[in-house]
Amino acid sequence: MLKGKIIALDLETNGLDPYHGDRAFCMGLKTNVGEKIYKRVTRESITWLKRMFNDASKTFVFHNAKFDLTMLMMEGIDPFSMKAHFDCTLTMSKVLRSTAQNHDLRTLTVKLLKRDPKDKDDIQTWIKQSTRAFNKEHGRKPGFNDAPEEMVKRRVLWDAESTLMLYQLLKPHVEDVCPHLYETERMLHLVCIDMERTGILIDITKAKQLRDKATKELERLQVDLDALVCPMTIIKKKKRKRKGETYIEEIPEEIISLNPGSSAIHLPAAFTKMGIPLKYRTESKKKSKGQPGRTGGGNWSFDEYAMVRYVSKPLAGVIRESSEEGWSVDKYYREVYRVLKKHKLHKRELLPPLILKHRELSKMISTYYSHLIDDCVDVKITPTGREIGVLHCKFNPSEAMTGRFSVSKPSLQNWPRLLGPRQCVIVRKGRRNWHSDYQQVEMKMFVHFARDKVMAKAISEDIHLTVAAKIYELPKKKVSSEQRKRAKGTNFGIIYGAGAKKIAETLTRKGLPTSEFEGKTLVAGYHRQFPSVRRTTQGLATELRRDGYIVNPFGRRYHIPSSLGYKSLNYMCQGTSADLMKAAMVKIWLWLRKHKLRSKMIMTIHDEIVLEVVRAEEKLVVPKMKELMEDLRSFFVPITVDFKVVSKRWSQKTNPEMEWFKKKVG
DNA sequence: ACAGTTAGCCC
DNA sequence: GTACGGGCTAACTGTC
Repeated sequence: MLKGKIIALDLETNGLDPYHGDRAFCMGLKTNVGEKIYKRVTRESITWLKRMFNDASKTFVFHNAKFDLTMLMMEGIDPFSMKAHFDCTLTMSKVLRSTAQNHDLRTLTVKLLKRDPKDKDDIQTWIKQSTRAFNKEHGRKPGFNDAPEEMVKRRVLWDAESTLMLYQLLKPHVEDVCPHLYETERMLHLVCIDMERTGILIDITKAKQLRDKATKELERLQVDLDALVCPMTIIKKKKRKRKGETYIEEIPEEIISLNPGSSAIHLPAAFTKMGIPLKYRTESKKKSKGQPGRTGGGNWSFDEYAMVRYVSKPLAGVIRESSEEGWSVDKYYREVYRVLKKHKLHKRELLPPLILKHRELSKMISTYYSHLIDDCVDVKITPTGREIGVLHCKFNPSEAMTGRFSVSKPSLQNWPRLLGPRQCVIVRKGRRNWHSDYQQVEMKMFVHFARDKVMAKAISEDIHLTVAAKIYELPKKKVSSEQRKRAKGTNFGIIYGAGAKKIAETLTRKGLPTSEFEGKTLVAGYHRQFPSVRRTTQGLATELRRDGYIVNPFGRRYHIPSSLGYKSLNYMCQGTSADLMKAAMVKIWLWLRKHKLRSKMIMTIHDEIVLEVVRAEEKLVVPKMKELMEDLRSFFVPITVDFKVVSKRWSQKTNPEMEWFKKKVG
């Protein structure tokens, strides 16, 4: 046994995905009394670790506890019943400075500890240098466990030592600044390990059916497109060098099949050939991760908004309606051809709608169906002959700068609400999935910060209608649906820090033409009616100028460069609702464990928590879920949740109609 | 192999 | 005088 009470532990693994076979192969430990141990992962070393994990006087420190604990779980160590305490330096760094771009061990160590990263980097250098030779000999790329052991040992010990040093540096700050927030984030490691382990049940047979159907439809689209534009000449550009001078050579090429995904080469050629003059260009985009500045832009644009402007009105209507209502491909096809015929449109008008549908279908296949089919594990055949499997997504509790969750490999949070993929998520036997979402939670946070009484009253009714009535100075009954939509756009625009111009532009893009002047009118009316909003924004700006950061009610700090001060309000609204939900997740998870219930938390989508509840536990779990989520009395407006229930497929989410639910939850 | 760009889905 | 927020993934494209 190690003598030190504080033990930094790092693992080296042969990959990052424990649910597809990646495993730890060695460990490095460094303690507060100077012990420094390197071990291979073996039965003996795991038993040795297990003993210390059961010692309540010890603290294990990780950099990303979720990862290392998951890997250890795969070796037979139960992270949920360990007696030792654990801490996580990654989490510490994130709660102290959510908005930093990078919290990885190397960056923090170099920046905060000024430590030479050579021992960490050597292994990557080795991999880069030996990839070719290794691949030739073994037929695969080298991983960390193929590197010389001396090198691996130096790296894992460097990691453990750095982790311990970061712990000693950051722990006092965390205790000082936001101990409760840190505790929530710390517990969230266990919640996520558990959610990832549980996974989502997938109907693979269904996914295959939907994929095959989409593939057939894709082929039909391809035939139509090729008949329309091919053969066609495209121009490929290649940089050439001659006599020290570089020049661009344009090589014409005859193609017989259009690639609708090639927006730089094929699409401009196709439009030109069909006699549609190119008109619209892409806008430059903001850089990601809160970086100032813009990037890209200026190329020919073929997104949906451009496409609806390339076709005549009736056809544009078909495109819009289809994407708003989630039409089937058959219906879309029928309508496109019907409208074309009815209005005697030129056949060139087929090009944009066919490309759009092609894009949608190939996205469905490659982003959604193929993962559902390929990434599932524990695949089984049900008695009825269906293939089902489990999908273990990765939950990242603090990947986003604001404190929001993200999900990856694959992401569960961006599945289309109207189209196929959600049909493939099914419920385990004897259970139902209860989705409970915070109603209008970001709006509520906004009202909380603004402390606006009119909005507070309206938030439990129809906030967008109320705001529309105020802006347009009309009785609610006289507000048109377009006015309400514009008010809604303004509400979100204000929270996102938009100006009048951008609000008008966004509304227009969404199919609700709005002039810049009207945008200005909207925003002016908004501030006239709700002066509290400007006060709130200015208050945050003052705080930011004074401290260099702003801090949300849970103690999370946002360091925002003054040039990006307009983001303050959004970070506060988004981040506070994220922290609210995280606190609820931990409370629910702990409660389920304390009462040894079999119901499981399986996912979260920003303002929504999903539990897979055993039927016999429903009357106990569902009301408690509501109670724990709504137990937040310190806000200016009541925080409430709404339930939906799923008994078979995620796509069939309904309002709960059970008597006990109406009586107990209401 | 890698980075930049576009596109499209979610809250 | 100013500005829509936060994510993930895939495909294409040109450069190293």
